[in-house]
Amino acid sequence: MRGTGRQAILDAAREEFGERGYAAVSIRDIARRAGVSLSAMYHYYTGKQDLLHALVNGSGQAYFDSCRKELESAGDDPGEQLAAVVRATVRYRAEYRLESSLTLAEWRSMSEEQLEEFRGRQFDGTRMFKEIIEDGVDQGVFRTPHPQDARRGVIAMCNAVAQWYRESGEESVDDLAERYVELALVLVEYRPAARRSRPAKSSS
Amino acid sequence: MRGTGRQAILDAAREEFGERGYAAVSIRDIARRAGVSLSAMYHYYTGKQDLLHALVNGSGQAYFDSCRKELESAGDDPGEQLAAVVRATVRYRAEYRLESSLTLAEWRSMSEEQLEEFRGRQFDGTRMFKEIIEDGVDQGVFRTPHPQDARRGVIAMCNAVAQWYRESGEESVDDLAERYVELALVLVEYRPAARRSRPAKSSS
DNA sequence: ACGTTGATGGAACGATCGTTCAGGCGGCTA
DNA sequence: TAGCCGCCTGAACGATCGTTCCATCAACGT
Repeated sequence: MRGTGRQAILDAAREEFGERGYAAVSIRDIARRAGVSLSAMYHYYTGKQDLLHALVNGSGQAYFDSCRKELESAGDDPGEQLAAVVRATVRYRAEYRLESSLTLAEWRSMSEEQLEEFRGRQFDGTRMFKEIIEDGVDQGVFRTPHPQDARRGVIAMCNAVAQWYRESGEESVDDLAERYVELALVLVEYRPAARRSRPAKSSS
Repeated sequence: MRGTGRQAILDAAREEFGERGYAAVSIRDIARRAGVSLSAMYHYYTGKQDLLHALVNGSGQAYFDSCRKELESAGDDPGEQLAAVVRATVRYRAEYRLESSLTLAEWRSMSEEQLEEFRGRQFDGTRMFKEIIEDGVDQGVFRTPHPQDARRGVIAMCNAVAQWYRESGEESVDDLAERYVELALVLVEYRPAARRSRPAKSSS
């Protein structure tokens, strides 16, 4: 019902796939939820895989755009940069939680080309965190002795938001994101750059 | 082939379900991988759901046993206790990674009763972390201002191990677990109780 | 009035799904 | 030798899957 044609079908697919998983959902379920017939679906989309592709890719680009925007307003400090990507990631996982849990849990169902595209994006995503954290460690503002595990931890923490967050909650997404920024900075053992008021110790 | 009858089927089911997901796998796939016929499966298990149940519950109890054992050798200090459950969780996620990713990603496919059982275990699991962390905050040894988010972060971090860990790696599970213990203690901002050997500084 | 086009519905296709059924084989007891 | 039983097989069932095909209907340019 909601919306018309193309959009109603995509909405229905997002909810069905997100709630019950790609393989468990039949396209008849989606058509029924969207309030259209089977053939109407095939008029707009070439098949079941196409629906999955449209969902995953439709929101995927939005994430990187959001990251880039947040990073632009961050300075050179790795702490600010990590805060930026954590903020963008948590916001994305909360606001696109159905697409997120779909992408995170059901990449197995993707076709070859879709999977390649997904792997590429995932690689770009982890590389972003990786470079920022390595910069921070090199500059001595991130003191964690385990940069790789800390990176995995931060990413896992942010991704998990999609699993439990419900928009009905009284708290705003922004507050949530800021708390996760704090946690991420604690995890990498962020110590702001040397203050001028004291002589900096030589490193090791 | 590997093993005989019952065990071969369970091994095949673990690998198929773990790699491709419950709904995407047909019981014919499992029978083929196990090297037995369709009917042989139905001789040992009552159906597809029964296989899922056997996998999830077979390893589920092992986790809590492991937690209890680790906790017994931990003292009263919440830091030691958190270290114990993180150690047990990471070990479990690494050693039973197929069962883990199956349980974490495909609880949607469970039957009503299985789901109830699973929810109960999940609740017990998070409560364990919750109580330890709240104890630590009350006693002042965990300084995190966000106990609830820190708890979610620690759990997400540990659970994510199942997604990337491969046993082929040259590093031991024990080393991995100890690093994650360190990270968890950092995340809750663990500050050990005042030492006797030196006069404690007043905070701030 | 006619033809074209986009959107939609209904029926059906072949394939595959989970499950069941009737029986065969080998070893055990009697 | 006969009978039972744990273990296993091949064939088949009805249901549902993703997909295709064809008819219909409204809108619009000519």
